[in-house]
Amino acid sequence: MYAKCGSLDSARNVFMGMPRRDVISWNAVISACTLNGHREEALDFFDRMHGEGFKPDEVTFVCALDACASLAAIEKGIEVHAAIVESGYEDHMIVATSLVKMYGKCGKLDDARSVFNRMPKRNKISWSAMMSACNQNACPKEALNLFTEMQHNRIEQDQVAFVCALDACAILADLEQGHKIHAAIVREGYEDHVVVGNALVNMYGKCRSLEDARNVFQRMPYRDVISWNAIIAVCSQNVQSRLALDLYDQMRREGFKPGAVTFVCALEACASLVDLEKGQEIHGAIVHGGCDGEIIVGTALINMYGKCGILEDARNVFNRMVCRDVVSWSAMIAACVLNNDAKKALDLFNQMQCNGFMPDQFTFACALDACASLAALEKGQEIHAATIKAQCEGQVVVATALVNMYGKCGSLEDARNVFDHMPHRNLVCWNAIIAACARNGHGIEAIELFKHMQCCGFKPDGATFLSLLAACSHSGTVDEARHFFKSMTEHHGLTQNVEHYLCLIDILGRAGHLKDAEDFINDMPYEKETRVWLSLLWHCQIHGDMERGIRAARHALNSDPRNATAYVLLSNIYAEAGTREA
DNA sequence: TTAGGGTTAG
Repeated sequence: MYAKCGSLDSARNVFMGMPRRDVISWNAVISACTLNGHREEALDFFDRMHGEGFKPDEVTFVCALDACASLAAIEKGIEVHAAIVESGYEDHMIVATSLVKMYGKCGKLDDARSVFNRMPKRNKISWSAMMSACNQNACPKEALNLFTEMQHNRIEQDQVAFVCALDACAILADLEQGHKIHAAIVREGYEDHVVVGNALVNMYGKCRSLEDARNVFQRMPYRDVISWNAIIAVCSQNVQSRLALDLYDQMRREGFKPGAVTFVCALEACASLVDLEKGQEIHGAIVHGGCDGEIIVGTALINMYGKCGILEDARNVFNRMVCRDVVSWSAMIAACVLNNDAKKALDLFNQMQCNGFMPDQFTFACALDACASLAALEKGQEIHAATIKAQCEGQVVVATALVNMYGKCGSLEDARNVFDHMPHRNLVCWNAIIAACARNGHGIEAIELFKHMQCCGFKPDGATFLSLLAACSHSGTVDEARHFFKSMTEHHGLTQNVEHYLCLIDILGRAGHLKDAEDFINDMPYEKETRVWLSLLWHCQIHGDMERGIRAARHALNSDPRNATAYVLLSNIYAEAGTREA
Protein backbone atom coordinates (compact mmCIF):
# COMPACT_ATOMS: atom_id res chain seq x y z
CA MET A 1 0.00 0.00 0.00
CA TYR A 2 2.72 2.47 1.06
CA ALA A 3 4.68 1.77 -2.10
CA LYS A 4 1.69 2.47 -4.33
CA CYS A 5 1.03 5.70 -2.44
CA GLY A 6 4.55 6.79 -3.32
CA SER A 7 5.89 6.40 0.19
CA LEU A 8 8.89 4.17 -0.26
CA ASP A 9 10.28 5.17 3.15
CA SER A 10 7.23 3.86 4.97
CA ALA A 11 7.24 0.67 2.91
CA ARG A 12 10.92 0.15 3.68
CA ASN A 13 10.37 0.81 7.40
CA VAL A 14 7.54 -1.67 7.62
CA PHE A 15 9.70 -4.25 5.84
CA MET A 16 12.71 -3.65 8.12
CA GLY A 17 10.53 -3.90 11.23
CA MET A 18 8.97 -7.21 10.26
CA PRO A 19 9.83 -9.94 12.79
CA ARG A 20 9.48 -12.61 10.15
CA ARG A 21 9.66 -12.35 6.42
CA ASP A 22 8.70 -14.63 3.59
CA VAL A 23 9.29 -14.53 -0.17
CA ILE A 24 6.18 -12.42 -0.61
CA SER A 25 7.48 -9.72 1.74
CA TRP A 26 10.81 -9.61 -0.13
CA ASN A 27 8.96 -9.39 -3.42
CA ALA A 28 6.84 -6.56 -2.04
CA VAL A 29 9.83 -4.46 -1.00
CA ILE A 30 11.69 -5.12 -4.27
CA SER A 31 8.61 -4.16 -6.24
CA ALA A 32 8.15 -1.05 -4.05
CA CYS A 33 11.67 0.11 -4.87
CA THR A 34 11.20 -0.42 -8.62
CA LEU A 35 7.81 1.29 -8.54
CA ASN A 36 9.40 4.37 -6.96
CA GLY A 37 12.34 4.50 -9.30
CA HIS A 38 14.91 3.10 -6.84
CA ARG A 39 16.15 0.38 -9.18
CA GLU A 40 19.61 -0.05 -7.69
CA GLU A 41 18.06 -0.52 -4.26
CA ALA A 42 15.65 -3.09 -5.71
CA LEU A 43 18.65 -5.05 -6.97
CA ASP A 44 20.37 -4.73 -3.59
CA PHE A 45 17.32 -6.26 -1.90
CA PHE A 46 17.35 -9.00 -4.56
CA ASP A 47 20.95 -9.86 -3.60
CA ARG A 48 20.25 -9.68 0.15
CA MET A 49 17.27 -11.96 -0.23
CA HIS A 50 19.49 -14.47 -1.98
CA GLY A 51 22.11 -14.06 0.73
CA GLU A 52 19.59 -14.66 3.50
CA GLY A 53 18.64 -17.98 2.01
CA PHE A 54 15.27 -17.15 0.46
CA LYS A 55 14.51 -18.67 -2.90
CA PRO A 56 13.28 -16.11 -5.40
CA ASP A 57 10.11 -17.01 -7.23
CA GLU A 58 8.73 -15.86 -10.58
CA VAL A 59 7.57 -12.53 -9.12
CA THR A 60 11.02 -11.80 -7.67
CA PHE A 61 12.67 -12.50 -11.02
CA VAL A 62 10.22 -10.32 -12.95
CA CYS A 63 10.83 -7.39 -10.57
CA ALA A 64 14.61 -7.82 -10.72
CA LEU A 65 14.57 -8.00 -14.52
CA ASP A 66 12.45 -4.86 -14.67
CA ALA A 67 15.09 -3.04 -12.61
CA CYS A 68 17.88 -4.34 -14.88
CA ALA A 69 15.94 -3.26 -17.97
CA SER A 70 15.42 0.31 -16.69
CA LEU A 71 19.07 0.60 -15.71
CA ALA A 72 20.24 -1.12 -18.92
CA ALA A 73 22.34 -3.20 -16.50
CA ILE A 74 23.25 -6.06 -18.81
CA GLU A 75 25.76 -7.78 -16.52
CA LYS A 76 23.29 -7.95 -13.67
CA GLY A 77 20.61 -9.03 -16.15
CA ILE A 78 22.73 -11.97 -17.30
CA GLU A 79 23.30 -12.90 -13.67
CA VAL A 80 19.55 -12.87 -13.00
CA HIS A 81 19.01 -14.92 -16.16
CA ALA A 82 21.44 -17.54 -14.87
CA ALA A 83 19.57 -17.70 -11.54
CA ILE A 84 16.31 -18.12 -13.47
CA VAL A 85 17.69 -21.07 -15.43
CA GLU A 86 19.02 -22.60 -12.23
CA SER A 87 15.62 -22.27 -10.51
CA GLY A 88 13.80 -23.74 -13.49
CA TYR A 89 11.72 -20.64 -14.26
CA GLU A 90 13.01 -20.16 -17.81
CA ASP A 91 9.86 -21.56 -19.37
CA HIS A 92 7.56 -19.36 -17.30
CA MET A 93 5.77 -17.09 -19.79
CA ILE A 94 5.85 -13.90 -17.72
CA VAL A 95 9.48 -14.42 -16.68
CA ALA A 96 10.55 -15.16 -20.26
CA THR A 97 8.69 -12.08 -21.52
CA SER A 98 10.55 -9.99 -18.94
CA LEU A 99 13.80 -11.48 -20.20
CA VAL A 100 12.90 -10.45 -23.76
CA LYS A 101 12.26 -6.91 -22.55
CA MET A 102 15.45 -6.78 -20.48
CA TYR A 103 17.65 -7.97 -23.37
CA GLY A 104 15.89 -5.58 -25.74
CA LYS A 105 16.48 -2.57 -23.48
CA CYS A 106 20.12 -3.59 -22.95
CA GLY A 107 20.72 -3.65 -26.72
CA LYS A 108 21.04 -7.43 -26.92
CA LEU A 109 18.58 -8.29 -29.65
CA ASP A 110 20.15 -11.69 -30.36
CA ASP A 111 19.60 -12.75 -26.76
CA ALA A 112 16.04 -11.38 -26.72
CA ARG A 113 15.36 -13.32 -29.92
CA SER A 114 16.78 -16.56 -28.58
CA VAL A 115 14.70 -16.36 -25.37
CA PHE A 116 11.59 -15.57 -27.45
CA ASN A 117 12.22 -18.42 -29.90
CA ARG A 118 12.69 -20.93 -27.10
CA MET A 119 9.47 -19.97 -25.27
CA PRO A 120 7.17 -22.99 -25.11
CA LYS A 121 4.14 -20.73 -24.74
CA ARG A 122 3.68 -17.14 -25.84
CA ASN A 123 0.81 -14.69 -25.63
CA LYS A 124 0.13 -11.29 -27.21
CA ILE A 125 2.27 -9.60 -24.55
CA SER A 126 5.31 -11.74 -25.39
CA TRP A 127 4.87 -10.91 -29.08
CA SER A 128 4.70 -7.18 -28.53
CA ALA A 129 7.68 -7.34 -26.15
CA MET A 130 9.64 -8.95 -28.99
CA MET A 131 8.41 -6.36 -31.52
CA SER A 132 9.44 -3.60 -29.18
CA ALA A 133 12.90 -5.15 -28.74
CA CYS A 134 13.29 -5.13 -32.54
CA ASN A 135 12.25 -1.47 -32.77
CA GLN A 136 14.68 -0.47 -30.05
CA ASN A 137 17.52 -2.24 -31.80
CA ALA A 138 17.22 -0.85 -35.30
CA CYS A 139 15.31 -3.83 -36.72
CA PRO A 140 11.89 -2.32 -37.51
CA LYS A 141 11.39 -4.64 -40.51
CA GLU A 142 11.66 -7.62 -38.22
CA ALA A 143 9.05 -6.01 -35.93
CA LEU A 144 6.68 -5.73 -38.89
CA ASN A 145 7.35 -9.36 -39.84
CA LEU A 146 6.44 -10.37 -36.30
CA PHE A 147 3.26 -8.31 -36.60
CA THR A 148 2.29 -10.27 -39.73
CA GLU A 149 3.27 -13.54 -38.08
CA MET A 150 0.95 -12.71 -35.18
CA GLN A 151 -1.92 -12.58 -37.64
CA HIS A 152 -0.96 -15.92 -39.17
CA ASN A 153 -0.73 -17.47 -35.73
CA ARG A 154 -4.12 -15.98 -34.81
CA ILE A 155 -2.70 -14.07 -31.87
CA GLU A 156 -4.94 -11.20 -30.90
CA GLN A 157 -3.55 -7.83 -31.99
CA ASP A 158 -4.47 -5.30 -29.37
CA GLN A 159 -3.66 -1.60 -29.09
CA VAL A 160 -0.10 -2.29 -27.90
CA ALA A 161 0.70 -4.48 -30.91
CA PHE A 162 -0.62 -1.72 -33.18
CA VAL A 163 1.50 0.87 -31.40
CA CYS A 164 4.61 -1.29 -31.90
CA ALA A 165 3.77 -1.67 -35.59
CA LEU A 166 3.31 2.11 -35.96
CA ASP A 167 6.61 2.65 -34.25
CA ALA A 168 8.29 0.37 -36.79
CA CYS A 169 6.74 2.37 -39.67
CA ALA A 170 7.95 5.58 -38.04
CA ILE A 171 11.53 4.30 -37.86
CA LEU A 172 11.36 3.12 -41.48
CA ALA A 173 9.56 6.35 -42.54
CA ASP A 174 7.27 3.97 -44.45
CA LEU A 175 4.14 6.03 -45.05
CA GLU A 176 2.41 3.42 -47.20
CA GLN A 177 2.68 0.73 -44.54
CA GLY A 178 1.69 3.30 -41.90
CA HIS A 179 -1.50 4.10 -43.78
CA LYS A 180 -2.35 0.37 -43.96
CA ILE A 181 -1.87 -0.06 -40.24
CA HIS A 182 -3.91 3.07 -39.56
CA ALA A 183 -6.76 1.54 -41.62
CA ALA A 184 -6.53 -1.68 -39.58
CA ILE A 185 -6.62 0.36 -36.35
CA VAL A 186 -9.83 2.04 -37.48
CA ARG A 187 -11.28 -1.35 -38.47
CA GLU A 188 -10.47 -2.83 -35.08
CA GLY A 189 -11.83 0.19 -33.22
CA TYR A 190 -8.62 1.32 -31.52
CA GLU A 191 -8.39 4.80 -33.02
CA ASP A 192 -9.78 6.61 -29.97
CA HIS A 193 -7.14 5.13 -27.71
CA VAL A 194 -4.86 7.99 -26.62
CA VAL A 195 -1.56 6.08 -26.89
CA VAL A 196 -2.55 4.82 -30.35
CA GLY A 197 -3.35 8.40 -31.38
CA ASN A 198 0.01 9.61 -30.10
CA ALA A 199 1.82 6.85 -31.98
CA LEU A 200 -0.10 7.78 -35.16
CA VAL A 201 0.84 11.45 -34.81
CA ASN A 202 4.47 10.46 -34.36
CA MET A 203 4.43 7.98 -37.24
CA TYR A 204 2.96 10.51 -39.69
CA GLY A 205 5.45 13.12 -38.52
CA LYS A 206 8.41 10.81 -39.04
CA CYS A 207 7.01 9.90 -42.48
CA ARG A 208 7.00 13.65 -43.27
CA SER A 209 3.23 13.80 -43.63
CA LEU A 210 2.41 16.75 -41.41
CA GLU A 211 -1.09 16.97 -42.79
CA ASP A 212 -1.94 13.40 -41.69
CA ALA A 213 -0.37 14.03 -38.29
CA ARG A 214 -2.43 17.19 -37.77
CA ASN A 215 -5.61 15.44 -38.89
CA VAL A 216 -5.11 12.65 -36.39
CA PHE A 217 -4.30 15.14 -33.63
CA GLN A 218 -7.36 17.27 -34.35
CA ARG A 219 -9.66 14.27 -34.33
CA MET A 220 -8.35 12.80 -31.08
CA PRO A 221 -11.19 12.65 -28.55
CA TYR A 222 -8.76 12.55 -25.64
CA ARG A 223 -5.34 14.10 -25.47
CA ASP A 224 -2.65 14.05 -22.83
CA VAL A 225 0.63 15.95 -22.45
CA ILE A 226 2.38 13.39 -24.67
CA SER A 227 -0.14 14.06 -27.47
CA TRP A 228 0.79 17.76 -27.33
CA ASN A 229 4.50 16.99 -27.12
CA ALA A 230 4.18 14.72 -30.14
CA ILE A 231 2.41 17.27 -32.34
CA ILE A 232 4.79 20.07 -31.28
CA ALA A 233 7.78 17.84 -32.07
CA VAL A 234 6.29 16.80 -35.41
CA CYS A 235 5.73 20.43 -36.49
CA SER A 236 9.23 21.38 -35.46
CA GLN A 237 10.71 18.36 -37.31
CA ASN A 238 8.77 19.28 -40.44
CA VAL A 239 9.96 22.88 -40.76
CA GLN A 240 6.84 24.32 -39.16
CA SER A 241 8.48 25.77 -36.08
CA ARG A 242 6.13 28.76 -35.83
CA LEU A 243 3.18 26.41 -35.78
CA ALA A 244 4.96 24.33 -33.13
CA LEU A 245 5.20 27.40 -30.91
CA ASP A 246 1.55 28.32 -31.53
CA LEU A 247 0.60 24.81 -30.39
CA TYR A 248 2.79 25.22 -27.31
CA ASP A 249 0.79 28.36 -26.41
CA GLN A 250 -2.51 26.65 -27.21
CA MET A 251 -1.60 23.69 -25.03
CA ARG A 252 -1.03 25.97 -22.07
CA ARG A 253 -4.27 27.88 -22.73
CA GLU A 254 -6.12 24.57 -22.65
CA GLY A 255 -4.74 23.90 -19.17
CA PHE A 256 -2.10 21.28 -19.92
CA LYS A 257 1.06 21.60 -17.86
CA PRO A 258 4.14 21.46 -20.09
CA GLY A 259 6.77 18.98 -18.96
CA ALA A 260 10.49 18.63 -19.67
CA VAL A 261 9.85 17.06 -23.07
CA THR A 262 7.44 19.86 -24.02
CA PHE A 263 10.07 22.47 -23.19
CA VAL A 264 12.70 20.58 -25.17
CA CYS A 265 10.45 20.47 -28.25
CA ALA A 266 9.47 24.14 -27.95
CA LEU A 267 13.10 25.22 -27.48
CA GLU A 268 14.07 23.30 -30.60
CA ALA A 269 11.48 25.35 -32.52
CA CYS A 270 12.91 28.61 -31.08
CA ALA A 271 16.41 27.51 -32.07
CA SER A 272 15.47 26.87 -35.67
CA LEU A 273 13.57 30.16 -35.87
CA VAL A 274 16.39 31.99 -34.08
CA ASP A 275 13.61 33.41 -31.88
CA LEU A 276 15.52 34.51 -28.81
CA GLU A 277 12.59 36.33 -27.23
CA LYS A 278 10.35 33.26 -27.25
CA GLY A 279 13.28 31.15 -26.09
CA GLN A 280 13.77 33.44 -23.10
CA GLU A 281 10.06 33.30 -22.31
CA ILE A 282 10.21 29.51 -22.34
CA HIS A 283 13.33 29.61 -20.17
CA GLY A 284 11.22 31.53 -17.63
CA ALA A 285 8.48 28.90 -17.80
CA ILE A 286 11.08 26.16 -17.30
CA VAL A 287 12.36 27.75 -14.08
CA HIS A 288 8.79 28.38 -12.95
CA GLY A 289 7.83 24.79 -13.72
CA GLY A 290 10.85 23.43 -11.82
CA CYS A 291 12.28 21.66 -14.88
CA ASP A 292 15.61 23.50 -14.95
CA GLY A 293 17.45 20.65 -13.27
CA GLU A 294 16.66 18.23 -16.06
CA ILE A 295 19.61 17.39 -18.22
CA ILE A 296 17.70 17.32 -21.52
CA VAL A 297 16.17 20.73 -20.75
CA GLY A 298 19.58 22.23 -19.94
CA THR A 299 20.98 20.83 -23.16
CA ALA A 300 18.08 22.19 -25.20
CA LEU A 301 18.63 25.63 -23.61
CA ILE A 302 22.35 25.55 -24.48
CA ASN A 303 21.41 24.67 -28.05
CA MET A 304 18.78 27.41 -28.25
CA TYR A 305 21.07 30.15 -26.88
CA GLY A 306 23.89 28.92 -29.10
CA LYS A 307 21.77 29.05 -32.25
CA CYS A 308 20.47 32.49 -31.23
CA GLY A 309 24.06 33.71 -30.97
CA ILE A 310 24.09 34.34 -27.20
CA LEU A 311 27.07 32.23 -26.24
CA GLU A 312 27.27 33.79 -22.79
CA ASP A 313 23.79 32.59 -21.84
CA ALA A 314 24.54 29.12 -23.21
CA ARG A 315 27.64 29.11 -21.05
CA ASN A 316 25.66 30.23 -17.97
CA VAL A 317 23.18 27.40 -18.40
CA PHE A 318 26.03 24.93 -18.88
CA ASN A 319 27.91 26.17 -15.80
CA ARG A 320 24.83 25.90 -13.62
CA MET A 321 23.95 22.35 -14.68
CA VAL A 322 24.05 19.99 -11.72
CA CYS A 323 24.36 16.98 -13.93
CA ARG A 324 25.98 16.79 -17.37
CA ASP A 325 26.45 14.08 -19.93
CA VAL A 326 28.17 13.66 -23.30
CA VAL A 327 25.23 15.32 -25.05
CA SER A 328 25.30 18.47 -22.92
CA TRP A 329 29.08 18.77 -23.28
CA SER A 330 28.73 18.37 -27.04
CA ALA A 331 25.96 20.97 -27.18
CA MET A 332 28.23 23.45 -25.42
CA ILE A 333 31.13 22.63 -27.77
CA ALA A 334 28.83 23.03 -30.77
CA ALA A 335 27.59 26.39 -29.46
CA CYS A 336 31.20 27.64 -29.26
CA VAL A 337 31.98 26.47 -32.80
CA LEU A 338 28.82 28.12 -34.12
CA ASN A 339 29.69 31.39 -32.43
CA ASN A 340 33.26 31.55 -33.75
CA ASP A 341 34.98 30.51 -30.57
CA ALA A 342 36.67 27.38 -31.86
CA LYS A 343 39.52 27.68 -29.35
CA LYS A 344 37.08 27.52 -26.46
CA ALA A 345 35.41 24.57 -28.16
CA LEU A 346 38.68 22.65 -28.19
CA ASP A 347 39.34 23.61 -24.55
CA LEU A 348 35.96 22.18 -23.62
CA PHE A 349 36.66 19.06 -25.66
CA ASN A 350 39.74 18.46 -23.49
CA GLN A 351 37.99 19.42 -20.25
CA MET A 352 35.16 17.03 -21.01
CA GLN A 353 37.62 14.14 -21.23
CA CYS A 354 39.37 15.24 -18.04
CA ASN A 355 35.94 15.01 -16.39
CA GLY A 356 35.71 11.37 -17.40
CA PHE A 357 33.37 11.64 -20.40
CA MET A 358 34.26 9.72 -23.53
CA PRO A 359 33.55 11.67 -26.72
CA ASP A 360 31.10 10.01 -29.09
CA GLN A 361 30.58 10.53 -32.82
CA PHE A 362 28.84 13.90 -32.35
CA THR A 363 31.48 15.24 -29.98
CA PHE A 364 34.22 14.24 -32.40
CA ALA A 365 32.34 15.91 -35.24
CA CYS A 366 32.04 19.18 -33.26
CA ALA A 367 35.71 19.12 -32.27
CA LEU A 368 36.71 18.50 -35.91
CA ASP A 369 34.51 21.42 -36.98
CA ALA A 370 36.45 23.55 -34.51
CA CYS A 371 39.75 22.43 -36.07
CA ALA A 372 38.33 23.16 -39.51
CA SER A 373 37.43 26.72 -38.64
CA LEU A 374 40.88 27.29 -37.12
CA ALA A 375 42.55 25.49 -40.07
CA ALA A 376 44.37 23.59 -37.30
CA LEU A 377 45.64 20.60 -39.24
CA GLU A 378 47.79 19.11 -36.49
CA LYS A 379 45.03 19.18 -33.90
CA GLY A 380 42.67 17.76 -36.52
CA GLN A 381 45.06 14.89 -37.18
CA GLU A 382 45.30 14.25 -33.44
CA ILE A 383 41.51 14.04 -33.19
CA HIS A 384 41.43 11.85 -36.30
CA ALA A 385 43.72 9.40 -34.47
CA ALA A 386 41.38 9.53 -31.45
CA THR A 387 38.38 8.68 -33.65
CA ILE A 388 40.25 5.63 -34.94
CA LYS A 389 41.06 4.58 -31.38
CA ALA A 390 37.40 5.02 -30.41
CA GLN A 391 36.35 3.10 -33.56
CA CYS A 392 34.25 6.09 -34.65
CA GLU A 393 36.04 7.07 -37.85
CA GLY A 394 33.70 5.11 -40.12
CA GLN A 395 30.55 6.72 -38.74
CA VAL A 396 29.07 9.03 -41.30
CA VAL A 397 29.01 12.21 -39.17
CA VAL A 398 32.62 11.71 -38.09
CA ALA A 399 33.89 10.87 -41.56
CA THR A 400 32.05 13.87 -43.01
CA ALA A 401 33.58 16.14 -40.37
CA LEU A 402 37.01 14.68 -41.23
CA VAL A 403 36.50 15.35 -44.95
CA ASN A 404 35.43 18.88 -44.13
CA MET A 405 38.34 19.43 -41.72
CA TYR A 406 40.98 18.17 -44.18
CA GLY A 407 39.34 20.17 -46.95
CA LYS A 408 39.47 23.38 -44.94
CA CYS A 409 43.01 22.68 -43.75
CA GLY A 410 44.18 22.41 -47.37
CA SER A 411 44.86 18.68 -47.25
CA LEU A 412 42.69 17.46 -50.09
CA GLU A 413 44.49 14.14 -50.38
CA ASP A 414 43.56 13.23 -46.80
CA ALA A 415 39.97 14.41 -47.36
CA ARG A 416 39.73 12.18 -50.42
CA ASN A 417 41.28 9.28 -48.59
CA VAL A 418 38.72 9.47 -45.75
CA PHE A 419 35.89 9.84 -48.27
CA ASP A 420 37.02 6.87 -50.36
CA HIS A 421 37.11 4.62 -47.30
CA MET A 422 33.68 5.55 -45.96
CA PRO A 423 31.51 2.44 -45.52
CA HIS A 424 28.27 4.46 -45.85
CA ARG A 425 27.70 7.79 -47.52
CA ASN A 426 24.89 10.31 -47.49
CA LEU A 427 24.23 13.59 -49.31
CA VAL A 428 26.04 15.63 -46.66
CA CYS A 429 29.33 13.81 -47.11
CA TRP A 430 29.12 14.00 -50.90
CA ASN A 431 28.64 17.75 -50.49
CA ALA A 432 31.63 17.86 -48.13
CA ILE A 433 34.02 16.20 -50.59
CA ILE A 434 32.76 18.30 -53.52
CA ALA A 435 33.26 21.43 -51.40
CA ALA A 436 36.74 20.24 -50.41
CA CYS A 437 37.74 19.83 -54.07
CA ALA A 438 36.26 23.19 -54.99
CA ARG A 439 37.96 24.98 -52.12
CA ASN A 440 41.34 23.51 -53.05
CA GLY A 441 41.11 24.44 -56.69
CA HIS A 442 40.29 20.98 -58.04
CA GLY A 443 37.27 22.08 -60.05
CA ILE A 444 37.28 19.22 -62.54
CA GLU A 445 37.47 16.63 -59.78
CA ALA A 446 34.53 18.34 -58.03
CA ILE A 447 32.41 18.12 -61.17
CA GLU A 448 33.37 14.48 -61.69
CA LEU A 449 32.35 13.68 -58.13
CA PHE A 450 29.05 15.47 -58.73
CA LYS A 451 28.34 13.15 -61.66
CA HIS A 452 29.41 10.10 -59.68
CA MET A 453 27.18 11.14 -56.78
CA GLN A 454 24.14 11.24 -59.09
CA CYS A 455 25.02 7.81 -60.50
CA CYS A 456 24.90 6.54 -56.91
CA GLY A 457 21.32 7.78 -56.65
CA PHE A 458 21.86 10.95 -54.58
CA LYS A 459 19.89 14.05 -55.49
CA PRO A 460 21.87 17.29 -55.17
CA ASP A 461 20.63 20.13 -52.96
CA GLY A 462 21.40 23.85 -52.68
CA ALA A 463 24.67 23.19 -50.87
CA THR A 464 25.87 20.87 -53.65
CA PHE A 465 25.35 23.59 -56.23
CA LEU A 466 27.07 26.20 -54.11
CA SER A 467 30.17 24.01 -54.12
CA LEU A 468 29.86 23.36 -57.84
CA LEU A 469 29.69 27.08 -58.53
CA ALA A 470 32.73 27.56 -56.32
CA ALA A 471 34.45 24.85 -58.35
CA CYS A 472 33.64 26.70 -61.58
CA SER A 473 34.91 29.88 -60.04
CA HIS A 474 38.34 28.25 -59.62
CA SER A 475 38.50 26.59 -63.00
CA GLY A 476 37.10 29.70 -64.64
CA THR A 477 34.49 28.02 -66.81
CA VAL A 478 31.78 30.67 -67.04
CA ASP A 479 29.53 28.65 -69.33
CA GLU A 480 29.61 25.66 -67.04
CA ALA A 481 28.71 27.88 -64.09
CA ARG A 482 25.75 29.32 -65.99
CA HIS A 483 24.71 25.80 -66.90
CA PHE A 484 24.80 24.59 -63.27
CA PHE A 485 22.95 27.67 -62.08
CA LYS A 486 20.18 27.20 -64.62
CA SER A 487 19.93 23.45 -64.07
CA MET A 488 19.04 23.99 -60.42
CA THR A 489 15.56 25.14 -61.35
CA GLU A 490 15.27 23.43 -64.73
CA HIS A 491 16.38 19.91 -63.84
CA HIS A 492 16.52 19.60 -60.07
CA GLY A 493 13.47 21.45 -58.75
CA LEU A 494 15.61 23.71 -56.56
CA THR A 495 15.46 27.46 -55.95
CA GLN A 496 18.59 29.59 -55.95
CA ASN A 497 19.26 31.70 -52.89
CA VAL A 498 21.36 34.82 -52.55
CA GLU A 499 24.55 32.77 -52.01
CA HIS A 500 24.11 31.11 -55.40
CA TYR A 501 23.59 34.52 -57.01
CA LEU A 502 26.66 35.93 -55.29
CA CYS A 503 28.73 33.04 -56.51
CA LEU A 504 27.68 33.44 -60.13
CA ILE A 505 28.11 37.23 -59.98
CA ASP A 506 31.63 36.62 -58.74
CA ILE A 507 32.36 34.22 -61.59
CA LEU A 508 30.99 36.63 -64.20
CA GLY A 509 32.86 39.51 -62.60
CA ARG A 510 36.20 37.70 -62.51
CA ALA A 511 35.83 36.81 -66.17
CA GLY A 512 35.12 40.47 -66.95
CA HIS A 513 31.52 39.82 -68.05
CA LEU A 514 30.41 42.90 -66.16
CA LYS A 515 27.37 43.69 -68.29
CA ASP A 516 26.10 40.13 -67.82
CA ALA A 517 26.68 40.39 -64.09
CA GLU A 518 24.74 43.64 -63.89
CA ASP A 519 21.86 42.29 -65.98
CA PHE A 520 21.85 39.21 -63.86
CA ILE A 521 21.54 41.27 -60.65
CA ASN A 522 18.72 43.31 -62.15
CA ASP A 523 16.91 40.06 -62.97
CA MET A 524 17.17 38.72 -59.42
CA PRO A 525 13.67 37.77 -58.31
CA TYR A 526 14.05 39.19 -54.82
CA GLU A 527 15.43 42.13 -52.93
CA LYS A 528 19.04 42.89 -53.79
CA GLU A 529 21.22 42.88 -50.74
CA THR A 530 24.03 45.40 -50.40
CA ARG A 531 26.68 42.69 -50.73
CA VAL A 532 25.39 41.80 -54.21
CA TRP A 533 26.09 45.36 -55.43
CA LEU A 534 29.38 45.46 -53.56
CA SER A 535 30.50 42.36 -55.42
CA LEU A 536 29.74 44.01 -58.76
CA LEU A 537 31.40 47.21 -57.59
CA TRP A 538 34.53 45.31 -56.65
CA HIS A 539 34.80 43.70 -60.09
CA CYS A 540 34.15 47.03 -61.79
CA GLN A 541 37.05 48.47 -59.87
CA ILE A 542 39.33 45.59 -60.89
CA HIS A 543 38.36 45.97 -64.55
CA GLY A 544 38.27 49.76 -64.46
CA ASP A 545 34.62 50.04 -65.53
CA MET A 546 33.90 53.41 -64.00
CA GLU A 547 30.41 53.99 -65.32
CA ARG A 548 29.01 50.65 -64.16
CA GLY A 549 30.98 50.92 -60.92
CA ILE A 550 29.32 54.21 -60.07
CA ARG A 551 25.90 52.69 -60.77
CA ALA A 552 26.67 49.73 -58.53
CA ALA A 553 27.93 52.04 -55.79
CA ARG A 554 24.76 54.09 -55.98
CA HIS A 555 22.64 50.96 -55.51
CA ALA A 556 24.82 49.77 -52.66
CA LEU A 557 24.63 53.13 -50.89
CA ASN A 558 20.92 53.28 -51.52
CA SER A 559 20.36 50.13 -49.54
CA ASP A 560 23.02 50.95 -46.95
CA PRO A 561 23.93 54.67 -46.96
CA ARG A 562 26.73 54.31 -44.39
CA ASN A 563 28.50 51.40 -46.05
CA ALA A 564 32.21 52.15 -45.75
CA THR A 565 33.29 49.47 -48.24
CA ALA A 566 31.17 51.07 -50.94
CA TYR A 567 32.86 54.45 -50.37
CA VAL A 568 36.33 52.93 -50.40
CA LEU A 569 35.70 50.97 -53.62
CA LEU A 570 34.13 53.97 -55.27
CA SER A 571 37.02 56.25 -54.37
CA ASN A 572 39.42 53.62 -55.74
CA ILE A 573 37.56 53.74 -59.04
CA TYR A 574 37.81 57.53 -59.16
CA ALA A 575 41.46 57.44 -58.24
CA GLU A 576 42.28 54.88 -60.91
CA ALA A 577 40.32 56.80 -63.53
CA GLY A 578 42.25 59.92 -62.53
CA THR A 579 45.60 58.14 -62.84
CA ARG A 580 44.68 56.81 -66.26
CA GLU A 581 43.63 60.25 -67.51
CA ALA A 582 46.80 61.83 -66.18
C1' DT B 1 4.24 -8.90 -4.97
C1' DT B 2 4.90 -10.30 -11.61
C1' DA B 3 5.26 -9.34 -18.23
C1' DG B 4 4.31 -5.54 -23.77
C1' DG B 5 3.02 0.48 -26.02
C1' DG B 6 3.23 6.70 -27.24
C1' DT B 7 6.66 12.44 -26.78
C1' DT B 8 12.47 14.36 -25.87
C1' DA B 9 18.45 17.14 -25.81
C1' DG B 10 24.31 17.64 -29.08
